Amino acid sequence: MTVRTRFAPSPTGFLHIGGARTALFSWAYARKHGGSFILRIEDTDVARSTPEAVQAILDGMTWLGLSWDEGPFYQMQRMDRYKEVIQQLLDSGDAYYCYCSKEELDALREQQMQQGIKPRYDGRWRPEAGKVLPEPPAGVPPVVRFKNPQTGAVVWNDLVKGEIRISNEELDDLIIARADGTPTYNFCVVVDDWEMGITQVIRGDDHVNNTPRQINMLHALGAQIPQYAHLSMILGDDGQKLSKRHGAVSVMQYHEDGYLPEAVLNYLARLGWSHGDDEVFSMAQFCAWFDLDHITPSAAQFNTEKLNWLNAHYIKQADINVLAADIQQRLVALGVNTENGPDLSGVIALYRERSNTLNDLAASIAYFYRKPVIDTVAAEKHLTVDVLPVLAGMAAKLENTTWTTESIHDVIQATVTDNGLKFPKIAMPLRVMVTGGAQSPSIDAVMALLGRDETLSRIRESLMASGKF
RNA sequence: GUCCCCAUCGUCUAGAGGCCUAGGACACCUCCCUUUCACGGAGGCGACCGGGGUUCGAAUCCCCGUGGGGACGCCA
Repeated sequence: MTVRTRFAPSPTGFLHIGGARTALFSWAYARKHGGSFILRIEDTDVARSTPEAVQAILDGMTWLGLSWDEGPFYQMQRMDRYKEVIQQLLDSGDAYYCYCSKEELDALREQQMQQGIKPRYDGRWRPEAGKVLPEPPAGVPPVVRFKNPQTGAVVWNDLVKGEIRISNEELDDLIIARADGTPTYNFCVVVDDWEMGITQVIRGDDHVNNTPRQINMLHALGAQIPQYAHLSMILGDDGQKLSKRHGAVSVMQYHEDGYLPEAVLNYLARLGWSHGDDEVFSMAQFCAWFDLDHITPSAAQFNTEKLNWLNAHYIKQADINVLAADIQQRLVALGVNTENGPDLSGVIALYRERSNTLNDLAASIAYFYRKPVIDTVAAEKHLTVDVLPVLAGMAAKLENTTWTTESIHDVIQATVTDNGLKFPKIAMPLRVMVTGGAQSPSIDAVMALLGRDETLSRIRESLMASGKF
């Protein structure tokens, strides 16, 4: 049978890291087996779903490159079909009307909690052979409940957690249509997974408890039962659960923060799944390797430092032109104009091995395009009165030097030798004057890229500011 | 409370009864490289939740604890 997987987010917020991993695994499984990956938007909660959230999810998927083969399907556009199936269940006796008010239900739930038993619907409107149902109250629009089996158990072999068995006695008759006639989540999922021919349902393990209900409904509809794979959750960096108000961030935030999609993808792939000792691999490799057998059943804690390491790796590997285009935009965002400065690709080549994120990279090269703010601590340490005259002399020599890394290096070396100094004694003050700080790539290479005029202008400005010249 | 799930270095993980003196990666520490900081290279520190079984042999299988998490909506 052809593999068909789906990602089915509800558009009540952005695509966060947990959702992204679920989508990634679902996508990879379909790719691995030459199947189809379907995107379905579960927007039946009209009150909380927004078009902005739909767009945010689409944006996140697109940025990560998780392309879908079918969809996006919107459940709100399938209302007619859901209502048909509800009617079908009503007709077959697998569903029934329930006239309980929310207040009644709340009271029941509270009472059961107090008694220490699992809160569930007591079946007061459930039709039973020989049972006399109450008279439907006038003017109360009923909900529709699914008539769940009361005996036996639902058992399935979860592809990540193994066999799970839940007794039907634990389940109650869930509402499949609200009083206003709109179908609820558990029901729509069933109809869609069935009619879209989903073969493997890969989703978060907060759905484990919904699975037996869904299987029972699938049975009532005579549908084939898909396989289920329940992924454990991802915890925040601090080990705490991710939630709207704590730690959950949009995948697009990673984009903004300067992470490459390759890095995020590679990181997510290794969070809860493994292929021996392999750590760094492409998505093509991942799709070829991916399987459900090597997914960890336990929750995983997000680790930004490891993501940083991977991101640094992918920055080193990235196509320089792609990098330049991206960095260009980030510099603009920093208010830096690159038009009159050195070639961006050359500067990036010098800095790509020293940055964890694209934002770090952009920020650290800004001084090539605008005067740096001189770090006072570094200046105090390195711009000492004894070397300033030496630097002034060297600046004059630089005036007529061929402007290449090698020639510049030779001039610095000559200055060092002539004055009986150590190389850093000259390189460090130069670094502070030219870059503003005490850390940079080889100072000769930096100067070569910066250009003679700008370099000398910065050196002279520093000398003047020292008040000695 | 009831049901369900989970448990290897700080973190992500390898591990399918002997290959385990428990491997790799991130982080951390040391050294090397060096023109500073990084990068890179070489080392180091560091874990099988506890207790019972089963077995010649258990990180691995079973049971019980303990600890964590999830679910119990006219949310998804």
